Amino acid sequence: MSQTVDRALSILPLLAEGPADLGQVAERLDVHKSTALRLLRTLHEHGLVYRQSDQRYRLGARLIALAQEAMENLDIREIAHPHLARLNEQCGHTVHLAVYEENEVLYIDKVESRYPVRMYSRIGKPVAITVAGVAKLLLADLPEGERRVLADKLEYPMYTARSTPNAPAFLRELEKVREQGWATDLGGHEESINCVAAPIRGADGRVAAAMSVSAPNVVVTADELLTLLPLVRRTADAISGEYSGRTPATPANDSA
Amino acid sequence: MSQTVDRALSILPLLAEGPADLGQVAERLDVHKSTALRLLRTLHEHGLVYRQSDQRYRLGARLIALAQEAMENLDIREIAHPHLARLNEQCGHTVHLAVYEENEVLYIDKVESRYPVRMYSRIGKPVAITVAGVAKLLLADLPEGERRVLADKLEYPMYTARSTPNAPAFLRELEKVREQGWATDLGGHEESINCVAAPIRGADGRVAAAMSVSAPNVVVTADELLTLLPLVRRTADAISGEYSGRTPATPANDSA
DNA sequence: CTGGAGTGTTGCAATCTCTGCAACCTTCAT
DNA sequence: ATGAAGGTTGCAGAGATTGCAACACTCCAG
Repeated sequence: MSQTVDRALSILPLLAEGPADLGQVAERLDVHKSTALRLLRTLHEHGLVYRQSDQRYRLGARLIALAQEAMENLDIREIAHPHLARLNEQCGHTVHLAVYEENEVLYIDKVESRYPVRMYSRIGKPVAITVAGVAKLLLADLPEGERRVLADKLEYPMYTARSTPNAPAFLRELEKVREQGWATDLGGHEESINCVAAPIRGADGRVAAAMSVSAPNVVVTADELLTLLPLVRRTADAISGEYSGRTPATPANDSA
Repeated sequence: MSQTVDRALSILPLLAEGPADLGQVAERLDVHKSTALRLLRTLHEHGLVYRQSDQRYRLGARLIALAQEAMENLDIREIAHPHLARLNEQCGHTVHLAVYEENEVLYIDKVESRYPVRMYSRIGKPVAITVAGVAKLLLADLPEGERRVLADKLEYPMYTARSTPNAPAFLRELEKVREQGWATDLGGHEESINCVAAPIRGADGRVAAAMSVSAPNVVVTADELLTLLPLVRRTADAISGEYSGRTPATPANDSA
């Protein structure tokens, strides 16, 4: 909508791939070098890009600091964290919190497993949207139309043999998840990792976030993990209650 | 340098303080509402701002994802991490990695203490620049002129009675740190927390990053913590060697 | 139900900013 | 020394951006 800003912002994902010099930036933006220079300068003044010693540009520190503040402002994260930590204490496994935003699902909090075998994931990292339990829950709650459009736009990488293969299968899965009110990912992302997920709802009843407990097969079987479902759902409901303002913000109670 | 982009980018720190509506943004930018709207729209298209259900704008998820990628591209972080983890295994305390960039010092990695008492800090958070051991090391390596200018510009909050009080004291401290090649923070940021820090140097001999081990008084006294200095320095040197390309990237060796 | 205040949104013309060019500078390698 | 490669600057024209004013929408009170 604003050409100049549009171009400037396009530089950011470009640099996210790795450092680049002026010429490369200009070429990929398809603008004159001098134009790219001035855009980079402006980004630089705001600390969003940094010029390293070899004169190449990369993303700057302020970007990281901004993202930091952005996360701290997501109040659902603050509310949820103590609950997630308590759940982790009870079951010992990795606990994740994720939100949906503009065609992406993002982990916004994580409590590490207490077992030595941990799974790879990182706060801020986009989630494997077609297979993760939290992603299914968040997408299942979208309005029908939006859900279909999104499902069509997605790609369906076959991480494993049990990954969701295509849009129709995904939509069926979402329908199921929608009805049962919880979701799983049994080896759909990594062969040996399973997870159980439950939705967190806001005051309007819409799914505002989703949480999950994940563990590798070597620690607990899928069946054993499923026995945690009630606990996970109770935790999610407790967060929902607090987030929607129904429960006073006092922690440690999960009844009405 | 570019007015439009400048204005657009100014919105980000503004939203970092908390969600704001169109009117508030326009007012703080000192532009017409329609202008602010179009800038916000452009930011929105790039996912840097998000419009929440109450129509107010806040920072968006893509910002978090970008920052994530930015950090992963800092190769010093990748190189250092296994060393930091090993150090943490050996001593059990919190280990930090920080870099300097444009008048700021930022934590870019952290390995949590294994003791129950942990300190508050977060990756991506700017460091208390006038007191932290890592900050002293990074600033001490700046060219004399730059160092003085920066020291003058800084503020010197008295977090505790032992915080660095003013620019002259800070410059003296930097001089000392520069000569001895390591630094400490003994209760300068939080009364009960001490840390020992060592520099990581690149191929050109300049300080490229700094690392530290921190622990609260209740776990180890300052004197005990200081006994870790040789270990911390050895770790830092090992990272330096690998980062500057002297040591082959094989981990687990810290001799020549 | 109606009126009005508060916000967000769009079309338009004037203007001011941004763009691309070309020349210049710096650095590095031959 | 000489040339090449990349970075930087001044300038005039082109075109994007701006602020305005009018319009849409929601919410609330009467």
